[in-house]
Amino acid sequence: MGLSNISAIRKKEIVEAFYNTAIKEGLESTSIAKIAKSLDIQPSLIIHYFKSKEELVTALIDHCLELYLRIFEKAYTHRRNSSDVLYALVQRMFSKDWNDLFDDGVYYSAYALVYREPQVKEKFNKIHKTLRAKFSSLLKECDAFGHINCKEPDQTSNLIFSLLDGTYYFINMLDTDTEQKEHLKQSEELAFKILGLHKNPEN
Amino acid sequence: MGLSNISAIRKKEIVEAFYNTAIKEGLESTSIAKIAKSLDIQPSLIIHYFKSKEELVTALIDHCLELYLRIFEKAYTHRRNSSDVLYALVQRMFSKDWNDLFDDGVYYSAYALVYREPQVKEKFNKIHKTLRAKFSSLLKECDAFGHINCKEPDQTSNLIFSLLDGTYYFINMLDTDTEQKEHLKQSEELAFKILGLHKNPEN
DNA sequence: CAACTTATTGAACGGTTATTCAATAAATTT
DNA sequence: AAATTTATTGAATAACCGTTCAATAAGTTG
Repeated sequence: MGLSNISAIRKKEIVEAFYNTAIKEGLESTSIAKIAKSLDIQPSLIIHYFKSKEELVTALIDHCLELYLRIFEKAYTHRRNSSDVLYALVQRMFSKDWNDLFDDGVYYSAYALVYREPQVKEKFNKIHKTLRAKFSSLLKECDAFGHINCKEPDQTSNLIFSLLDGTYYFINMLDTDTEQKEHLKQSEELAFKILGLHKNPEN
Repeated sequence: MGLSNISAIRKKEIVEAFYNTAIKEGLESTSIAKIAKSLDIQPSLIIHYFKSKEELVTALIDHCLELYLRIFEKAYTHRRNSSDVLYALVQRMFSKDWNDLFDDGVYYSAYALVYREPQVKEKFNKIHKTLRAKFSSLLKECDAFGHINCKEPDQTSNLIFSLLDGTYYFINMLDTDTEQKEHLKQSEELAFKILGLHKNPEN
């Protein structure tokens, strides 16, 4: 394998240190020096692996979005049939611990870059379209099996995701767990209603 | 009035310069020196009005949120009856030019602070609850007049707003106007459906 | 006009930023 | 074992950061 392996490991190490520091101190105020200190290495070593800060930030965004993607993909659980998958998925997406799987602070700082950096915009675009397309496929399958009635799966997918994103956007401003859960419950109900699914767990 | 007037004007001037520079260069990379330069004054003068950068950022967030609030309040137009107000409002909220009234780049950078700074969280919380409460009142009024059937106006208000916020979150990743408008149209349709309003303009 | 308060300037401060570079240590290849 | 490539260090750079302070200009009040 050679050193290219060590190189890859170090790179990942650095990006993860960046991510963890950014969670605590904020994305924009995390400097190369701070990342280096947290790894007990010299700042110049970071520059050796990432030619510039910009490149490092790009790597962080990729890391963030991959985490984001994986969380969704893990939620597509194995079940007897597609409607059970859909049911469990929606239930999970609108659950409180779903929110805790991910640090939204860093994520939204990255998202803000969408408005200034076309490449970041492209990355976010791609990930979100991927997620929505996958969900749409599931809806299509459920419809084909007659489990739900959904003739416009792309549109429905988009609506569910918009509802989801908007709900998390809001509940993170709320103080209490109770309040957050209440809002999630209302949104989940609407989601089930849109899909024409009854909320009586059968798993 | 005295100089307190000039002081207030200068302060506003500085915050607006901050905002405009942040739109172009990003919130976090807008320094006091840059703001000063854009106003053709000395950095120390800014410190004279705002004791620290932190105080300045707080003022910017207040400015941002006030703009945000005002955009909504302007959309509550005078109409013959409350259902016309509601109809026009929803139509406006989900329109393309609604999105252009506001710079979301700076806004989302500020929003990201919600996750680290309790005071910022509190500010966002307050504004959003205010908006949702006002919309809820309108729903209640419409229901009272029998224009719509809405027995849980608070919940309905929250759902419409979540749908709205989530929709804008997503469409700002999209490249074309056509795409954006299509998504807005779908979300608007769902909003009208939730409210039990028919989409046949009568204004 | 004199006394006083505020507005504004401009220089200076120590600290941090990203980045460069030469030197050395370690690992890999020949 | 020698040669070469890569990893890592540590010092140095210039630019910028927020902030302080004394000096001066301008405006307000007595």
